[in-house]
Amino acid sequence: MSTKIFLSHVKSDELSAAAAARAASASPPSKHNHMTISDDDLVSLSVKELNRLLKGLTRDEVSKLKQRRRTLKNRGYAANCREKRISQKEELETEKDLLRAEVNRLQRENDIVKMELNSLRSKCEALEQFAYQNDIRVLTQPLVMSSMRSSIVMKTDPSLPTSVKTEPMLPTSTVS
Amino acid sequence: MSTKIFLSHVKSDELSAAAAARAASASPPSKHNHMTISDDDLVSLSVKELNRLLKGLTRDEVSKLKQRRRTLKNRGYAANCREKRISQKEELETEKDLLRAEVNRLQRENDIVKMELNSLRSKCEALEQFAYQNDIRVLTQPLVMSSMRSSIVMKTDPSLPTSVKTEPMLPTSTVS
DNA sequence: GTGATTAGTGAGCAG
DNA sequence: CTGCTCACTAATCAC
Repeated sequence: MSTKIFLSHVKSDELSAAAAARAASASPPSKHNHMTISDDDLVSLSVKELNRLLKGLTRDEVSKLKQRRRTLKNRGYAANCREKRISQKEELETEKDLLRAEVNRLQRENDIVKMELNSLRSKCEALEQFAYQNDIRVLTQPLVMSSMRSSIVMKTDPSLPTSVKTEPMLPTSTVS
Repeated sequence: MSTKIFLSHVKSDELSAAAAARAASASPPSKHNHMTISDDDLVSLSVKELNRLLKGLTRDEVSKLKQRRRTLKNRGYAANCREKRISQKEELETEKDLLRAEVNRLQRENDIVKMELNSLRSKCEALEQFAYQNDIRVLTQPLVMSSMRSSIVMKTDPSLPTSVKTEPMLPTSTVS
């Protein structure tokens, strides 16, 4: 039974109606504050301030004005709700992007470390192969933690090659 | 200027009005199909089927019925829209969870591989240290790709220890 | 009473 | 015309 039309882009019908009525009756605006409150004022005023302005008004007028205030408030709440909804969605997408970037970063890091591991494995195997082919017997203790350094125990005849110290000893390698 | 009230839980006002009128006039329902279409039928019928039922109706009645159809359709569209919105949100959250799980998986894998790398590094250093302390000079070729195996080149006097082949050669190590 | 949320509504756009 | 989305509204709920 509502005679109120949907107010898309029609910010204040009652305000316009009141303004028209005021213009028609030619009465000064100061006689009554009768419906001359703008939407912005109506929503921003506190209840006490509003009541002060509503002293000499009909019960029905007050009720209508309160309802208009409520409607205007609701309009703002709905806008808030919509804004919150889209910001939450954007937040989700941002978090998703960050996680995706983190996945890529870890993936790359993983690939690099695995390559290093393979290289080092090859190097280690080569050293062991060299030792095997030359009957050098080496025993490394079990490696438990990465921080624990393995030690080497000579198990073979101590009379090993101890001569020709001519070149830098360590293998040339791209790893480490 | 719309006299239509908001139809929350009042599924069909015109239908009810038509039914009331039909009961009051005591005319058989077969005389006119006058507004006896249910909401469900009205939305589901195709335009052609609907037009067939609208043959003997006033221009205004047809217009009203079409508008009611449009409104009912809109109601469904709005429901769709909301459902779609929440399903999209759920989809985002699911994707986020999957990515988070992937991050954790990669993190763990990374830690493991790094530990392996450190262990192997220690082992390798120990082997090199052993070689250095015993004046065994070994040269491994640069390692470029993980699939490329390093080869070993003897750079020292070939007269190396080639005796005492008594025990298994390879070092005992937890790292493969 | 205030604020948030939901379903229904018309406006308005795209296909 | 169909379907979708937006802003607005009333209803409803929680505090």
